[in-house]
Amino acid sequence: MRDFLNEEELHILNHSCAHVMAQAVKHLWPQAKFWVGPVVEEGFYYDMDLGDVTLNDADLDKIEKEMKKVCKDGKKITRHEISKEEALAQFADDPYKVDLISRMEDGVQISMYTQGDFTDLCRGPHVDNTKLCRNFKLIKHSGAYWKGDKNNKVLQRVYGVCFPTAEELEEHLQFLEDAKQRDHRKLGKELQMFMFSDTVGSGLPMWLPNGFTVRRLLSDYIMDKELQQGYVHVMTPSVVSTKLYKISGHLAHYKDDMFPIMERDNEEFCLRPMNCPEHMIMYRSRLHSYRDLPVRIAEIANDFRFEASGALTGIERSRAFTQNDSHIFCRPDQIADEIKNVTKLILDVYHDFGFGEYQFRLSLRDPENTEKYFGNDELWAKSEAQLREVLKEMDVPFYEALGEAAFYGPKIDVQVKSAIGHDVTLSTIQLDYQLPERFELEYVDSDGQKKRPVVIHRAILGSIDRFVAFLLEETKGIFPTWLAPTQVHLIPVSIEAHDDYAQKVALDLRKEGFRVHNDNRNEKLGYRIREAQTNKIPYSLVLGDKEKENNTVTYRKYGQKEQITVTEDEFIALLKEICANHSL
RNA sequence: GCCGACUUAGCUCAAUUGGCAGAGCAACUGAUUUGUAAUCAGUAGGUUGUAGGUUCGAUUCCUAUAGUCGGCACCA
Repeated sequence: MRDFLNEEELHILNHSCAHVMAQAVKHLWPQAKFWVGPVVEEGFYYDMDLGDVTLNDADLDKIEKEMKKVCKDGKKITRHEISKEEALAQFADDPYKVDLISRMEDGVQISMYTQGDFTDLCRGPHVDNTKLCRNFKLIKHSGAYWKGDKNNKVLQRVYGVCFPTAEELEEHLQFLEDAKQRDHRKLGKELQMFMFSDTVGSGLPMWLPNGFTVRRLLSDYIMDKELQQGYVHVMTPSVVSTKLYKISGHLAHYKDDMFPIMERDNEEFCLRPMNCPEHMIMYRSRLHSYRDLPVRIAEIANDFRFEASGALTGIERSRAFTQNDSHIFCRPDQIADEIKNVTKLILDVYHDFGFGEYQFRLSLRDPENTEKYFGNDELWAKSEAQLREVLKEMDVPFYEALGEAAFYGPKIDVQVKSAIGHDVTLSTIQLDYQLPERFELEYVDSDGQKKRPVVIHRAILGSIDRFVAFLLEETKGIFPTWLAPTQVHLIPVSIEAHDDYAQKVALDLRKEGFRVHNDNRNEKLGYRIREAQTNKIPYSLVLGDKEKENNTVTYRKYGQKEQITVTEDEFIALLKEICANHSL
């Protein structure tokens, strides 16, 4: 994937191409008014007000044709400057331009770019001739709220890409096509991991045997890691009284994102959108000494959030999901160490899975919009500084993002990019002074005084569902042996002569805990090998006369042509070693 | 939720202008008994997402609705 933002030549070219598109749109729809046309990670876009016109797919072709004409025309792109007053006068009948111009400093010169019959206000720079923009492709279109506010008018947004050469354009389009092949929804269906049904409901995944196996293994994997770090595991109900969320404050804040409230016998219940409050109640159920802290309560927890219909994305974003959640109750002096330990655990897990492309994000409060957050300014400043400090101390590269905090506190999020380009949070660490306050949590300190603990919320795999989605896309469905739903595909050469031996081998492998399929269908060997390959099963074992006689197996590792014959015991030892190390 | 598109057999996809809804794979039956990516033959499979409408006639045109997809907004 090319870096449209930071490759300077590409950036300028794409921005110039946005203007070519605007010119073409102006030709086709003279009433068009233009908002902004920036370069973004995936190329360029332009937001446009076309009056009553909403664009459809066919319109993209029309625009492309007109753009070709503009490029072929090869008009020079020229720059001139006018004063703010002149600009306001010139664009008096364009509310979008007036909005932009009036927010500029008084007295500045405003640059204008002209190409043929089209002039637009723009900071630039641009290439000097429209001809240079000819290797472009319009990728997609959509409605987009003006200034990103859903109360504003919906503008028409068209996305495109532009390259110096036709070859680079072709290469990029191929990359986009390949990414679609890795989409977890496609792979999940092909590999029979999970399914959805209209009858069950939108955004409510059902895990098929293959997918469930992976979930179970991931849960065990992470719980084992947590046990090593002193966590304890619990289980709490998915339906709770709304009293709980009134105390936590979630009901006031996030009712719209919860399933509708249920009422019976004058009591209200809800499907929990999270399990923090239950862990608070659990902590509060007994007295804690400062010596007991930190208390680390973890749960593989089913949660339910009524995600907007347009937000649903397979198991990456669904309405019923499972968090690998934990709440660490600690003394203020333990915060740094605990956050460090969690960060280490995240790095450790990512290392096991071979993830390389991720970014730590320090998610801060939006200083312009503080009323949506709980707590006072001082506390926010303190906790934001604490997280920043730990990241710096650990020498973990990170970037800061305003407005990404939870309403109860700042976060460290680990961001990854999905195959189709979604920026998603995989792991999260959140510092919370609010819930301990609201639930009146306490511990008895060394001086005999009752004090308030701090809570660290954290999820390593995030949601197991989303983790599987990411894993599918990262591995293209080729899971490491320890995680593969079926690890060994047995193929007796002749059913009549070798199935008994295959059944014995299957039994032996299963006794050792391996997941084995004995493919004793009446099909040609090649057919069954192909099946093992298309199902991405790590080991294909062929068993014939030779193997039966010597008590050996001939295996072929997925993706390799090489065939290796070893004794059955040797093969079992090999599998054991690979799985024990979580080898990739 | 908003803007746009899509929805045909279990899966992947065809069907000219509104004129008898097809193919490959999978399934099933039979033959074949196999040494590393598809053995051959046959059978069955459909209220074209759902509900209305226009028409002599609708997979095709219109309306509503559900789901999916691409963005936008949202993401505790």
